[in-house]
Amino acid sequence: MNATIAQLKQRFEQALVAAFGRELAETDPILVPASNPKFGDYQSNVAMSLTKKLGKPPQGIAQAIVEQLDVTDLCEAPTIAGPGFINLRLKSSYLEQQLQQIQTDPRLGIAPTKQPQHTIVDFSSPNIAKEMHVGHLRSTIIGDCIARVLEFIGHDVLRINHLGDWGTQFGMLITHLKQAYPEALTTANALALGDLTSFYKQAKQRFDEDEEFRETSRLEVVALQAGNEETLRAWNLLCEQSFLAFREIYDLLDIQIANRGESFYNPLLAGVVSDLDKAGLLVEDQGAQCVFLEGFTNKEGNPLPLIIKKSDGGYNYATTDLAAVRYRIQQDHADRIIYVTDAGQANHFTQVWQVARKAGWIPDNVELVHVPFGLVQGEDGKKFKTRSGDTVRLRDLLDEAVARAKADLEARLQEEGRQESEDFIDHVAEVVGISSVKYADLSQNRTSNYIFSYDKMLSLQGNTAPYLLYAYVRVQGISRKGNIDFQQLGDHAIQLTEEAESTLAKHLLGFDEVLSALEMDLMPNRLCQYLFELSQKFNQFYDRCPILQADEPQRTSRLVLADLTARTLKLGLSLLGIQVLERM
RNA sequence: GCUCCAGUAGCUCAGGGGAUAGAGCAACUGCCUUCUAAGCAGUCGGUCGUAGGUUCGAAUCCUACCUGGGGCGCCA
Repeated sequence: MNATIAQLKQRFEQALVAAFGRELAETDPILVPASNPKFGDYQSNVAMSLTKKLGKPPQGIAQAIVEQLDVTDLCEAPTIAGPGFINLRLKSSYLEQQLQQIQTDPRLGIAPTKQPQHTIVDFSSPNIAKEMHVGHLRSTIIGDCIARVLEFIGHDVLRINHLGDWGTQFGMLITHLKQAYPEALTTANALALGDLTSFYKQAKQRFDEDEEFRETSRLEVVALQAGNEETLRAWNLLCEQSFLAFREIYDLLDIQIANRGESFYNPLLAGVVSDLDKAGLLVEDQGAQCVFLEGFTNKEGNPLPLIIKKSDGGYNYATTDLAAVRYRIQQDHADRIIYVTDAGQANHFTQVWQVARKAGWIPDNVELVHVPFGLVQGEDGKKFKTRSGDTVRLRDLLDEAVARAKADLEARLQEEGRQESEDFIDHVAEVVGISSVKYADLSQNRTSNYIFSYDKMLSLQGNTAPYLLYAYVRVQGISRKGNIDFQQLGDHAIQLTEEAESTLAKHLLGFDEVLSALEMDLMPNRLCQYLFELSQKFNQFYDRCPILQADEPQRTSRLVLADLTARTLKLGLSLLGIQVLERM
C-alpha cells in the first residue's frame, strides 16, 4: 500500500496548506500505520508537532486539518482522538478494488523499481581447504536472502563469494598435498581428499611440528606468488576440491553465488600500494607500509595504522579488500556494495573504507554497507560447538535438522495413521529441515547473537518455518478438497464483509511496504514478521469464515483471498530462500 | 585503555519519537456431529539495565555509568 500512503500524504499536504497557508506546504504529515487496529489503519501525528509553531492547541489544529481533508474515495470519515491524533480507516470498497487489481498479477502488484542499481552482495566466503562450518551459516543465509529481495525489486545483483583462496596458509597445504598425494599432480581426477578438514589439520600439524616442512612451505608461498606452474596446479587442485564440497552445501541450501576469491585481486595489490603512495597516504612504520587512521587508536592512545604491506613484503586482507572495493566500483560499476559478515569485522570495514575514501576511490553516489550479524550460540549461551567441543560442520548441522524433521514427520504420520511414500517423506523432511534452519536465522534481528535450537526452529507452533509452511498447505488443501483450480478463478470481484476478511486483506496489501523497508535496511526479520502475521491472520480467517461452503459470490471472493494469501506466502518465502510444500 | 554491538515478560525475541509496550514458547482454561486442531479463542506474566538530559510526548534520541559479547600492527 505504498501508493495508498503516498496518496494520503498528498491529501494531507493539500489540507495543511488549505487550513494554514502556503508556509506549511513542505510539512511532513507524519503519517504512520495506526499503533492499534482499534484506531483505524493510519494515523497522522502532525497536529501535535505543530502546536508550538502555530501557537494553537493540537486538537484545534487537527480539527482544522480534517475540515480541509478530502479522502472520501479512500477512507471513512477521519476522526480526532486523544491529544490530537487524526485517525483514518480505509474503506472496504477501496480495499476490494485494490485486491482485485493485484489478483492476476504474478508480482502481486509490486512494480519493479524505477531506479535499478548495480548491487554487489558479498557473502558466504568460506576458506579453501577447509570445510564450511557453523560460522558460515548466517552470512550464507542472510546474504542469499538480501540478494533475492534486491533481485525481485529489480536491482542488478552480483552475488560474490569472496573465498579465502590465497595467502600464507597455502604454503603448508600445497607442500602437504605434494608430499602426501604426489599422483594428484600428474594424473587427472586422481585426487580424492575426502575430508578436507582432516587434510587441513594434518598439514597444520606438520607445519607446527616439522622445521623442514615449515621451510618448504615458506618456499611454496613464494613460488605461488611468483606463479610457479606446478605450485599453481597444486593450488588449483585444492580450490577445485573445495568448490565441489561447497557446491554440495550450496545445492542443499539452494544458493547461487559466483566464486571470486581473494586470489582474483592478487595482480592488483601492488597497484593499490603504489596508488596509495602516490596519494601521499603511505607511511612506513616498523618496516611496514601503513596508512594511519583517524578515530582509531592503539592501546597506548597513538593513531592506529592500517597495514597495507607487511614488513616481509607480503600483503594482507586490508590490501585485498581495498583492491576489491576499487575493482567493484571501477570495473563492476557497482552503486551499492553490501558486505554480509559477522559484526566483529565492523571496525575493519570502517578502516578500509576510510582509506579508500581518502584515496578518492569511493564516489559520492556509491553506497558501501556492512550488514553485520551476531554469533551463533548454543542453548547454553556459549559458542555453538559439538558435544566433543569441535566446530560444527555445516553439513552435519543441516543433516541433523533434516533428520529431526524426518523423525517428527514419521511420528506424526504414525499418530494420524497416514501412509506416505518414502519420496514424500524424504522431500518433506528436507524442505522442513532446511527451511527451519534458514527461517530461524532470518527471523531474528541479525545484529544480536543468535541461540541455535533445533527444538525451537522445528516447532510446529509459533514463529517458525513449519507454521508458515502449514498455512500454505492449508490453502492447497482447500483447492484439493473443493477441486478448485486457483489459476482459473480469473478476475473476480472481492467482497469484504467479515472483520477477519478485512484484516487479512489489509495485511495482504501491505507486502510492498515491507519490501521497500527491506530494500533500505536489509533486515530480513521484517519480512519474516510480515509472513508470520500473514499466516496468523489467514488462520483466523480460515477459522471464522467458511470458504467452500459459503454461497456465491462470497465463496469465490474467499477463494481469491485464500489464493492471494498462498501466493504472497510462496513469494515471500521464496525471497527468504525457502520453498513451499503442497502437502506436509 | 580505545572501540563496536547488545541489555524489553520465567525463556527466545519484535518494536528504534506518538495513544494502554507486543509476539512466540512455557504454564493454565475453553473449542474437533463443521472446508480446519501442525489450528483458533482466552488467562497469567513488564521499575523497557541504572541515573540524568532533550521534547508537547522517550523503550525509542543525547550524556554518563553498570552488565554481557566482539574487535583493537603486520591471520582472514
